[in-house]
Amino acid sequence: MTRIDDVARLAGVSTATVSRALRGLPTVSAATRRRVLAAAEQLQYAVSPSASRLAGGRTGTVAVVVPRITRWFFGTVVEAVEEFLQDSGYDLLLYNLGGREQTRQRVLHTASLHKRVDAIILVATPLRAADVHALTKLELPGVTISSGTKVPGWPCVRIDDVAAARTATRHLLDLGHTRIAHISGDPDDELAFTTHLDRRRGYQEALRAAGIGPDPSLDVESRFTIDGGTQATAELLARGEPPTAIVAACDEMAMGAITALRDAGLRVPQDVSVIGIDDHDLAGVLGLSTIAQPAAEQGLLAARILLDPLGVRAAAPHPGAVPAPRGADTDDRTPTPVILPTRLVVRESTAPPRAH
Amino acid sequence: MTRIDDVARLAGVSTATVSRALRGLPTVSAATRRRVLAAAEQLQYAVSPSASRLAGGRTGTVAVVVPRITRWFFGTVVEAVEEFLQDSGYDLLLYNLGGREQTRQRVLHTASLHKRVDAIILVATPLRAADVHALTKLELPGVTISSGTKVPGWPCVRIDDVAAARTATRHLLDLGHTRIAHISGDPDDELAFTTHLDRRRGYQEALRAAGIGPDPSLDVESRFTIDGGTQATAELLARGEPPTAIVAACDEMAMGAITALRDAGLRVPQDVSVIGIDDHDLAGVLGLSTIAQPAAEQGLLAARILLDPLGVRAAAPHPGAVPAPRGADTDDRTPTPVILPTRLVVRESTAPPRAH
DNA sequence: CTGAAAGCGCTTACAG
DNA sequence: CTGAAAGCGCTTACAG
Repeated sequence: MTRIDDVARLAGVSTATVSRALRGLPTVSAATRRRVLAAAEQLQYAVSPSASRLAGGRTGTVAVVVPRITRWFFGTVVEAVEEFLQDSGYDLLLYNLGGREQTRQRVLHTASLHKRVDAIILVATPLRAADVHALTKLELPGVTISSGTKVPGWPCVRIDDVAAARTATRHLLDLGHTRIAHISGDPDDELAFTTHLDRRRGYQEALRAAGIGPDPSLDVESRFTIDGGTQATAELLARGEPPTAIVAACDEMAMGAITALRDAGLRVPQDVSVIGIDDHDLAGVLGLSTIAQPAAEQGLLAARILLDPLGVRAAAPHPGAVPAPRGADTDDRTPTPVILPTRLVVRESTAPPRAH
Repeated sequence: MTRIDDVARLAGVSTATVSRALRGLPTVSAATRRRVLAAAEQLQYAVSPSASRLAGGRTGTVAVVVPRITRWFFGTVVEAVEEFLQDSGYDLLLYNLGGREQTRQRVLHTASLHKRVDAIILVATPLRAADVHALTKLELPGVTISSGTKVPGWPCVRIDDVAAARTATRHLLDLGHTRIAHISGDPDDELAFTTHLDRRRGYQEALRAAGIGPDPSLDVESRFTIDGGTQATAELLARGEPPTAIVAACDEMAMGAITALRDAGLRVPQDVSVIGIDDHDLAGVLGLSTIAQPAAEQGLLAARILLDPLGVRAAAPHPGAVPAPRGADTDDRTPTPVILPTRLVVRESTAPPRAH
């Protein structure tokens, strides 16, 4: 492969000048830059990332950590992040924790990330105190997405989960429901993942505001997945008289609920209304009413916050020219979370209760 | 950060020995290795990937290229690949092409990949002749997944798309359908993506084997997505008497078809049966009959083929110890594709036609 | 089994 | 605006 010396020789300049010209540094004359670019083009030169990183101390790489890339929210976030990083000349190193403790340890507790990436985007990854400590020690800039994940000093992009659940519940109240159940993620989870706790709070707040005391027998915990929704709903139905409506903590649980209701011979929404939170790709196909949250926007914004602390998005004149990421020491205080708006989307899964 | 010299000093050996011990090379005495590991542990040493890559010539990184990580098949494949790579000590660089031509160019036509990764996994990425040429010139080992993507010398993992569509169609024929429509991806796509062509062939073969000539007015092309399925079905219905059954080229198109049928006041399966291909996560929720294909297995197998050419899966005794990937020059001929089995899954979206 | 030394291919002060 | 030289932190023959 051609190296920087080859380009330097062909262009008749030093390797230092080639390096500067290719990275778009201002201290190169236009004529020289032209010659260097032409030579690089002619030789099909591409800088060696390893050498560049070792010499320059920056990796041009961002780690993106998600629980499960196959879930709607995380896939959508990663897609948006990837596009922004790609356009900014950054590489994206993907870590899909997938519930594997060993992977968690390797990603969060090894110095390996420190020398591997310039910055981290942590999506809805529950953190123990020790995890937070380890991440802080990395002294890398980072951004978290979702309320469940907080690292001191890192900006956070998220929605207002309490409000989202409140709106979902109020929609059912407005339709005339009073026996409203709630199915949600498992708080026995040893990890401090708070998203479903916030959503439960919103559900309860809306009920109380309507003068209805939350009924514990209508609040079932299960996993935050389709199967979790199915199981929670089955459990709910086993407890006796079914509710007339269900608030699911996410669309995937809502889909599971729909399945369980259908299997039990109950019609949605005639017998039971169901509302989720997310606006999953398939919510429309299922006719699912939901609270839409902007997943791609959260990813995009997180990436932007990470790379453009000054609002300046550097153009990448050549592969290898990369803007510096937000410095870890820019600000020691944890920034105020950026909260994106949610929106009620009414489809066919919610209707007035029959007695109404 | 601690460097290799720090470890060497603490362990009382040379940096060369530290390097060997940490990577698990056999030419180190047990006692020395113990001391080195203890020193590394004590200093929380992690090797610098940049330095290691520059000196060693290997990156310990695999590029995974997918069209859209948010689609079921690609997300599932990436998740499986990520787990295997992670366990093997490899980093995963994600490229989500997302229909962006600029990204295609950068990924496929820059030498940048060459110096950035040791190997490539290309998932269902349509390739022009120039793309194939560029990839071949990289002289990197690679594996493709899905029939639409072929690179000379690279193994391919896929299903038999013709057979899958044939089985789907035969299922409908067995139920007594004869007016069977087909909705599929767009062949006007300038890229040589053949998956939907193969599936159309299977559809036609099954009809012909049943003595039915394929009716072009029952074969509609659209995009390979939910919306594509909706549009194709709407178009189909606009053409006149509806079919009694639809074979969709993938589950996402089938879901779109179900939406369109519902919107047109037609019931599934009473008025129209629908079958897909994939066994998407949500196929069960929708009661969609389909031909299941093993997505995670294809990803896992591709990763394994790439990293374990000799069936030897090297353990990674320390982060940084990484088995050598399959050499590009191991075999100049293109290996026989590995074809994984598919399976008919009958749910509620298919039934005998009403007249039957 | 171990070490001294060269070298991987860049970037970055420093000097001009 | 440009160049000579040092240095980034490892791995790899080579020698013993």
